[in-house]
Amino acid sequence: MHRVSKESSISKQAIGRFPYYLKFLNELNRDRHEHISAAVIASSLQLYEVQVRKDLAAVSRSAGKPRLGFPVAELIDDIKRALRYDNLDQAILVGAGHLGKALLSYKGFSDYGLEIVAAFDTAVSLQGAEINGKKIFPLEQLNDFCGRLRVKIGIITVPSNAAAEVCDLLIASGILAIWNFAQTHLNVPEGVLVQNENMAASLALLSKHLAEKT
Amino acid sequence: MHRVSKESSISKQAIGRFPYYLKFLNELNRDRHEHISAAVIASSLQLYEVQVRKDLAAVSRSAGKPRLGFPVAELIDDIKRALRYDNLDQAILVGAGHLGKALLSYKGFSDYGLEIVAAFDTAVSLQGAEINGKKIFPLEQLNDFCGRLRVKIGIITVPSNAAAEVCDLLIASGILAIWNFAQTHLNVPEGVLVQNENMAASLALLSKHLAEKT
DNA sequence: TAGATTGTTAATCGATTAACAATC
DNA sequence: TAGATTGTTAATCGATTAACAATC
Repeated sequence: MHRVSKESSISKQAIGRFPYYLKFLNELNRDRHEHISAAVIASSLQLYEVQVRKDLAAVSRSAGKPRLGFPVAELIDDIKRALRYDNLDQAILVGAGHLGKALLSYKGFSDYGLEIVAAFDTAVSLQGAEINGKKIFPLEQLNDFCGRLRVKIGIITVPSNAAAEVCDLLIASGILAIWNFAQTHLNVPEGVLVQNENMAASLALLSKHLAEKT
Repeated sequence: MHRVSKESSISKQAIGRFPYYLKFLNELNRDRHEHISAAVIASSLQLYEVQVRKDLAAVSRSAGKPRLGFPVAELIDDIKRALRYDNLDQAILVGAGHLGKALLSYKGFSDYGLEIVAAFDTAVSLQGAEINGKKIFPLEQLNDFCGRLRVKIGIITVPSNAAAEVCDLLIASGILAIWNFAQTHLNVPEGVLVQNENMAASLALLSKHLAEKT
């Protein structure tokens, strides 16, 4: 039952499930539970046992023990490592509107390995202001800032008609991963990842469900 | 080439792509383009031609014409109908913190068929306030409010430790579809849809990409 | 007509689920 | 030991991609 965990073999879908595992395990840990079985996790999160077993097998370094299950604390570490929550990545945010401000204000990102270090906006009225300790700079300073601090993650929270332009600017500034909240397809060179937060799709799914129910 | 569009045959993945099609088509429409081919859409959005053809075939009522492609205006209508953007659903939001306020302030949801009609929060300091014309009520009034207005969509933007409780309250109030921004698995009865906005997963994917690049 | 473009059927791929063997 | 629980191999399912026939 010895295995080398092949982290790159974790599917995208599975990565979406791990944050839920982690939250559940953290609660167990707080309550001083020492071991947990895949069956219990599965029934709590309404998943199939096999899926949980497979997911856990993909990240856990020491295999689970028959009759006992997995040691909770160790599993937490393994998941955090797999999701890279243990190393903090710096990010900059472009567009300090309502959503941008909300993200700047959110204190929880450090738990997920993200630290927003600064924001950029074209609106003069916002420049120089600070939100949650993060300063807002003119957009012109983005390139220089990212270059000096070697920031590799950019968050786009500008109106969708400005997103493409901002994207180009981020690429030119050496950004390698973009978290895009604008409802626009972004064209990026190979090697750059765009992660779209596609809220329009979520809304369509909600609305569709409702239409079928009533 | 006659077909009845079977809307329920649209895959979840495809639903995620339609908002991007729609945005692109709206731009064409503004520029007075009358027809468009799947090939052009595909190359603009970096997708495969076949996929676009299949997606469009799933929603478009009148088939596209060889040599010409699809009529832009008609396609826009078909997509809007498929995504139910044409009928406005009412929603209430629970948790008027930073993110909740940002969503309340966003003017664009009506384009996606959603109207947030009110917000609820336990914080007395927020109650009675108005954001973007939407009033914030005490949480105790949620049940009555949803019952009277027959609201069927609930948005959860409370801290994750409060999410489960809020979810139960929403269910008890007759909510049938939940848009969940908290990083918590929600247990709901059959027939109720939970659409999770899983930002932790997005962050993990960004971070993972970065780790592999450097 | 020739060719661009469509829609569809079949093949492939990735992820989930089922069946089962291994083990503390 | 018996049985709970694990990890893995095979079957299924859903979505994408390839190949191709239909048509304006």
